[in-house]
Amino acid sequence: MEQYNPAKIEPKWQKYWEEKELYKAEDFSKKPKFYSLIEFPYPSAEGLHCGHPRSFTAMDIISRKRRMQGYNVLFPIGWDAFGLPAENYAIKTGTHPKATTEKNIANFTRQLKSLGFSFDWSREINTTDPNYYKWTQWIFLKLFEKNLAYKAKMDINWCTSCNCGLANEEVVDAKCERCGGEVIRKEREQWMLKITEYADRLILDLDKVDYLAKIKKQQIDWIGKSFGAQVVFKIKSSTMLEGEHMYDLPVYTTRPDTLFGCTYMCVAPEHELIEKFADQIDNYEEVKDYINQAKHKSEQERLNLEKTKTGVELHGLKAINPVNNEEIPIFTADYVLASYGTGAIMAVPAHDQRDYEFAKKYNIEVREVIAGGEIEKEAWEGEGTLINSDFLNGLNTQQATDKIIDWLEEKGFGFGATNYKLRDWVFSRQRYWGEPIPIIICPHCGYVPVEEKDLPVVLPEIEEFKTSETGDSPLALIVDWVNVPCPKCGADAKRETDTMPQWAGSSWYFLRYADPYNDKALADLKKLKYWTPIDWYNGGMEHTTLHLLYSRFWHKFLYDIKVAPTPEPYAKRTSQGMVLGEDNEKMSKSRGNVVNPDEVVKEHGADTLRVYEMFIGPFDQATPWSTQGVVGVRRFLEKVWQIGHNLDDKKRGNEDDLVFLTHKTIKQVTEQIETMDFNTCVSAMMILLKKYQEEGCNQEIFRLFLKILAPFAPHLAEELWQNLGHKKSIFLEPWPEYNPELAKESVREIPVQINGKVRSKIFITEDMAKEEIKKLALADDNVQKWLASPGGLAGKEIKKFIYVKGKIINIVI
RNA sequence: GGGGAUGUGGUGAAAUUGGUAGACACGCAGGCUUCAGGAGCCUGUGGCAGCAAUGCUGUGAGAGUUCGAGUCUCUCCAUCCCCACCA
Repeated sequence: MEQYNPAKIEPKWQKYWEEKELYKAEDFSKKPKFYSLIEFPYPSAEGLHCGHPRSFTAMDIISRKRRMQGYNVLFPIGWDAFGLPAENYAIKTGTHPKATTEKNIANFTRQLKSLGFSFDWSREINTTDPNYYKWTQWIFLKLFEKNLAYKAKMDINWCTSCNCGLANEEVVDAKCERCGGEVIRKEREQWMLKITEYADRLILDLDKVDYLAKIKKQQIDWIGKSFGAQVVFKIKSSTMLEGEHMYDLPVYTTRPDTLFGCTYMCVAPEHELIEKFADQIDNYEEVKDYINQAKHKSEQERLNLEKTKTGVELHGLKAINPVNNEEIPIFTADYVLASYGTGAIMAVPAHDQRDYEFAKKYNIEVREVIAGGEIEKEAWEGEGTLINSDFLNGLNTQQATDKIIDWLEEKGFGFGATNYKLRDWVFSRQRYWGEPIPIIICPHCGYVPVEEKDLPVVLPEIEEFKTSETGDSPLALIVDWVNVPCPKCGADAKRETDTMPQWAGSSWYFLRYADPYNDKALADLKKLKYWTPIDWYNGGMEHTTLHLLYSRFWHKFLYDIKVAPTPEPYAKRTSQGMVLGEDNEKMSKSRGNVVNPDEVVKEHGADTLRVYEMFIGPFDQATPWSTQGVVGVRRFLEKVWQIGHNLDDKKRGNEDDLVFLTHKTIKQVTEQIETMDFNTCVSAMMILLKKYQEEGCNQEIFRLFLKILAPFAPHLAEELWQNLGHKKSIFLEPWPEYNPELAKESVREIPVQINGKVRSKIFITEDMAKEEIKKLALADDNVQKWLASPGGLAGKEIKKFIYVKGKIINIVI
C-alpha cells in the first residue's frame, strides 16, 4: 500500500474536477437552485491568511453537500480589487496598482485552487475590470438621477496619512480604519449617498431575512432610530424690539415630556446661529476662541475629556421656552454634535445626566419635572409622574409625551419626529485606484452625468500616484483626461476627479455572478430571477455596519428601479469567528504570529488544513491556531487512508453495531452541517473511524462514510472512492440518507441514580415498559448494595421511582 | 456610559437543550518498535484518598427552584469584543 501523500493526490483531483467542470453552475437548470456566497477577498500582497479558509471551507462544505443533495449550486468567486494598499505601494515604488493587483490575484488564485474549493471559476469577477466597473458607475448615475447622490460641502473625516476622505463607518477610535493614520475634521465638497432615505426600510425588512440575531441587532442599533419631537424655540437678542422677527431654533428631543424642565439651550460650535448673530453676541471673541479650541481638539482628546463638559454662554441672546415663555440662556458646547438632530438641544439638567453635569458646572437651575429620582445627586432619566409642569402635572411619561406633542402641533411650536443616528454615506475618495465618479462639472449646467453610452469612464494611465497637495485625487493632474466638453451644452468642462470608495464595487457584486459577461445590463433580469436572492451568505462580523448595510441599501435601490428582482439581497447571513494566532492574539504581521496556509498545505495537505479549520472550535467563536492540533487531524486522515485500503467484503457478527453507528453519524453530520456545528461533525467522524479501526470495515459501509467525509476532505474522499472502482466523481453521488430505524439503538445502557447520584448502569431495550425496567433496576447488584448498605440507607423506603424514557433512572429513598 | 458575548482539565473544547460532566483532539506520563531522532502503535490522564474495587469532590463565586442544574431564576465577580457626549 502506498503512503498517504496529499502532495500527490490533491493536485491530481483538482485538475480532474476542473476538467470535468464539476462545479459549474447552470443557468435555468430544472434542479432547485442554491446560491451560496462568501465575501470575495481583497487580493492583498500578503496572500491568504488562515482566516480566509475558515469561512471558505464552511461554505464549500455546504455547497458540496447541496450539490450531492441535488441542487444546482452557484458558489462563485471574485476579487474586490480596488483599494488603498495597492495604491500606497504604487506611491512608494511606482509600480502601477493594476500590475500589483494582477500579480496578487494570480497568487490568490493559486492558493485558493490548492485548497480545493469548489468555486465556479467560469464566473470569476474583478471590480477593477472596466467591464465590471462600467456597471458600478451606471448604478451611481441611476442614484444621481433619482437624487440619491448629491454633492455637499461638509465637514468630513479626513485621514491625514491617506490624504483622503473617509465615511463615518471607516473611522475607528479617531483613526483611519485602513491605515491607522490620524483622522481630523476637514471641510470639503463631497459626493454623498442618501442612505438615510432607506433607513426605515433597512430596519423593517430585517423581518424578511434570516440573519443571526446579533447581526440584526447591530444593524438596528447602527441605524439608531429614535422617537421624539422637534420643538421650536424663538431666539431673542437684547437689541431686538418687542415683536421684531425672531430667529427660530429647532431642537430634537426624545423627551418632550420634560419640556417644562428646560433651563438652558445649547448649540454645537458649528451651528449657524453663532455666525448669524455674531454682532449681537456680547462676548463674541470669547465664543470664537472656544470654537477654535474645540476645532483643534483632536478626537482623541475629546474622548478623554468625555466626563468634563465645557462651553460658553452666548451673552446677549436668549431663547424662549414655548410652553411657559421663560427666557433661558443659550450656550455653545462641544458635547452637542452638529451632525445629529438639528445640532442644537434643549437642556433639561434634572433629567439628562450630561445636562446635569453641565448645569452644575455653570450654576444653572436644575428643575425637577419628573418625580421619582434624587436630583440632588444625579439626573433622573427614568419615567415617572409629571410635576412642576402646569397642564402636564399628574400625567405619566407616556401620557405627557402624547399630550405635549399634540399641544406643540396645535400651537405650531413643533411636531412629533423621528431621528436616526445613521448619516448619509460619504462617497468621495481623493484617490486614484477606484472607480471614477462619472460626472462632468460644467460651469453652466452644474453636475452633468456622463452619458450611458460613454461608460465606462476608464481610469487613465498615470505615473505619479501621490495625492496632490490640495488634497485632490492624482487624477486632477491628468489634464487631457480632466478637460472635456459638457455633454449638455458643449462648453469647456471638467471631469469629477473623486473616485468611489472600495465599498462601491462590493455593494452589488453578488448580482454580477448571475451573469458576469453581460454588456447590456449589470445582469440579465431573468437570470437574476432564477438565482437571487442569495440563499446563504457567510462573512465577518466586522462588515455588519459597512458592507452588509451598504449592499442592502444598493440592492433595495436596484429593486426600486426594477433592476433587481427581490427587496433583500441575502436570505440568510451567518458569521465566522476569527482564527487567532497561537498566542491567542489577532494574527498580524507586526506580532509575527501569522500562519501561512501554503506552509500547512505543503506539510500536511489541503484536506488536513480544511478539516482542522473546521475542528478548531465552535464556528462562530474566535479560536487560537495550534500547530500541534493540526497533527491530530493529519493522523485522522492517515487512518482514513489506511482503512480505505484495507476494506473487505465480509459480513461480521457485530455488523449491526457498525451500521448503527454509521447511520447515527450520517444523521449527525447531515444536521450539524446545517447548524454550522462543524467541530462536532469532525469529532463524530473520528469516533466512527475508530470503530472501523477496531472492528474492520467493509466496502458498503465505508462508501457511506466517504460520502459524508467528502465535503470536508474532498481530495482524500475522491481518491479512496475511485480506488474502490467507481468511474465517476464522488461528488456526483447522492448525499446518503440515514435510515431512522438503523440510527436507533436497540439496546442501550442507562444510568441508575440513587438520590441523584449515579450508582449503577443497566441495559434496556427500546420497547421495555417502565415496570419491567423498575424490576430490572431494583434487582441490580449495585442498587441492592446501596439500598441495603450500612451507609445509613438501610431499610429506607423507596419514595419515588423516576424513569425518563431511554435516558435515566433515579430512585429516591 | 450603552450593547453583545464568554467563564467547564495543563490546552482547544463536548454535553442529545433539565438527565452518566469532561466526548473528540492536543499535550503529558509509562510501555512497545527503532542504531538514533522523528513517525507509528498500546495503556493511563479533572482533583483528593486508596495497590485496587471504590469513595468523596468538581463546570468563576454565592443563594434558589427541582427527584435531578454546566444548562433555569436571582445576586455578585472576572474577561473579551463592538459602539460610544446620538439629546
